[in-house]
Amino acid sequence: MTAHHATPPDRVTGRRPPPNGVITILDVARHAGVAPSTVSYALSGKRTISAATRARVLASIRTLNYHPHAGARALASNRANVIALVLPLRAGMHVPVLMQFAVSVVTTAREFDQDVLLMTADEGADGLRRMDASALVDGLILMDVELDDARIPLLCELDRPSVLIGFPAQPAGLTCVDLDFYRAGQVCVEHLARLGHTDVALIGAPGAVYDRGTGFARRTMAGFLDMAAALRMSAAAGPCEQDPVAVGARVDELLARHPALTGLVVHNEAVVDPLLAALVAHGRRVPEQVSVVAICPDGLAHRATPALTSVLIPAEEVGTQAVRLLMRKLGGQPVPDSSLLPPRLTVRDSTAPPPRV
Amino acid sequence: MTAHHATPPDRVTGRRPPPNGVITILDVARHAGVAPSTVSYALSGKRTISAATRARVLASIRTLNYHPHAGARALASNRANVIALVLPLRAGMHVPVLMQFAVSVVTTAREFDQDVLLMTADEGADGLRRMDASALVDGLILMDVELDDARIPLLCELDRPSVLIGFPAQPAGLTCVDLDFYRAGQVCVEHLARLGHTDVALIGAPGAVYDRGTGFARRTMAGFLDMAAALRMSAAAGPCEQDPVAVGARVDELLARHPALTGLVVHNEAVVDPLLAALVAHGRRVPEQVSVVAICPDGLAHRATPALTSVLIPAEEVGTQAVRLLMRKLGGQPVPDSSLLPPRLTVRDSTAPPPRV
DNA sequence: GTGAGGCTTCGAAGCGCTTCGATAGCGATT
DNA sequence: AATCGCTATCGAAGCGCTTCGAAGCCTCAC
Repeated sequence: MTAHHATPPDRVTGRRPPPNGVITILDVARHAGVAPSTVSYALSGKRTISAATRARVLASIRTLNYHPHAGARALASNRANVIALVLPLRAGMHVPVLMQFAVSVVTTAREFDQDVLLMTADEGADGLRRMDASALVDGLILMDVELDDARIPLLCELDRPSVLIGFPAQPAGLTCVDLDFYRAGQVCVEHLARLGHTDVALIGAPGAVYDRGTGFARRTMAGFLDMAAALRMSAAAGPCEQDPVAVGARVDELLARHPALTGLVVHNEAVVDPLLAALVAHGRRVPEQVSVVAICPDGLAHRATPALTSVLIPAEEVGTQAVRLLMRKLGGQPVPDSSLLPPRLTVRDSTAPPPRV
Repeated sequence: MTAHHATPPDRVTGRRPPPNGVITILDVARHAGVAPSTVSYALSGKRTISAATRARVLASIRTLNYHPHAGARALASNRANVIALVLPLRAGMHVPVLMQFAVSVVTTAREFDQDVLLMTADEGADGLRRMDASALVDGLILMDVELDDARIPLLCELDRPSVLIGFPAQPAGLTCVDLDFYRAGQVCVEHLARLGHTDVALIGAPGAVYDRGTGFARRTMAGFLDMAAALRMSAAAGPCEQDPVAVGARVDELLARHPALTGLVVHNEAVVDPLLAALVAHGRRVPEQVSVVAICPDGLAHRATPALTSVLIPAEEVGTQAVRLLMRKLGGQPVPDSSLLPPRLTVRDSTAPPPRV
């Protein structure tokens, strides 16, 4: 089916209007009256081309609506201009946040003229190896990294650079980006402490998330507990399942065991609304009797009743940063091993000083 | 940087163990003692190769861990083995459902040996044109299609086949897949009617979704209203915003205006839990006093209290189907214009006969 | 015994692009 | 006037793969 002998260019007019369907760099070169290599250099900037020529070439490109053939480019240059986004879909992850990462990655990648290939993790190691060997992608971004992630040793074998969103237990030698969840846990406690609370609890992600060693969940809890201890507060922390009934039970238990509890930190998007409902059901008003701080996207915190004081997950920034780092690596530039984004707490209507006893 | 004169193969041993890093079809050919074209045919099956030779070739491929260079393949064969998934991210869409589509598309695509390129819609028409011209992808799957989608005319200009998830107003000449939402609306009403309900209401998607003419929202409403009319039921239908307060208000209004209301259909994932909460707040028990049918993912319906009778959105099937259709089109086989998947209603604990007056 | 016809396999061309070395032009320098 | 050193451009090779035509080798029938 390949046009082995494509219709030769019309030697009379010097060009063929819509040749055979595909406009090649040769068409552009002819149209602009230069050599193909000149077009290439005008486009890539890897050699200097006079302003006049460049302009002429670009004009021809526009008139002909030329787009370089991705495969040919990849073959000749050893660069596919595509990056892989590896997205494991595990239980308990808040999908909208993952999607925010993904969108941010795609958008930023486009700014670097890269496209994004979506991989789910079920292909596993073979998938990664295939990406590597087939030269389909230049680099990888892995999301939702676990503390002891099975993909990591493999990643090191590959020739392609990669960036992780999330932190494994041993981040040495890897490039990782994420919100500083440890600090986020601390910040929430600090905020409550500053308001005068002394008895606080963390309502965490579903148990499965901790069990499989997801870094962000554990780190938040550690930050929470460490800061509470440092400030000599009474603190409880534990996972919480997603369904409203479980949330209700957890609240029951918490209030029963800690009668003096006045501050709550929630790190579980799916549980935010049910939690507020459960507090109402127990007759605890927010923030008059219980203060609530959430770690969740702004939209959720904003929409809740009352609007929640929260630390947001800077999904957009994380995605952008991941792509930037990957591009630097691809360019052979040095990058920091880890980029922990500082948490920012926004005060809204769900936190206040604890009630006077 | 290209190895213009790669180290020549060792003429003594006849091969070079890990040549320069990349294993090519030539390495495989040498290892198996055949011509490169034979390897190619053994792999593609486009010409018959004797079983013995094929086995030898496949063995060499495995030992050398050979993966064809995607770019080279695309260049030579005019097929990239990549499909684009175009994902607009509009307000009011339920992200988890979109993600289910996406995952299903990726998984199914892999079964056809295709990879998936993720595009967001903000690139718009230029993005589509670029995909087309650069030959980066062989075909497109567009999600979340509007009734009067701006991308459609453009799509027709492209050389690449495409499949839509969702139905535009004029699906003629296009290949579309979706749940039959019109029928879904009908089925919900039928179920309520069969239980004896005569006064029902639909709680729909956020207003923005209707305003921009999203097919599935409107079709559900039409099916709902048409069937209710056919069965001579009293019916109300309207959009509903996402925040709990708006949901409460909507319930207030509905109950005030329709005192005899006993059946509710919800077609808005984000609103399911708040709606149930609002009904509880109004002292209406489900299903004793009000029956509720949801159109939403099974997980959500299942987790709710009480578990909701629901029509699920067969995201996985839709994604799979979309890929299958696209592959058929790529293979030049005929495909049906539209594939409407029939809704299936699962009865759970949220519907019962209406209370006796 | 020899030509026809089937299977297999080989060799070479070409896909569209990038890149390297070479060349042409031209003012500045000896 | 011949040379140097630029800069701007050209030409050709080659990236790894697919595909087409051709060739080798059998078997079988006449």
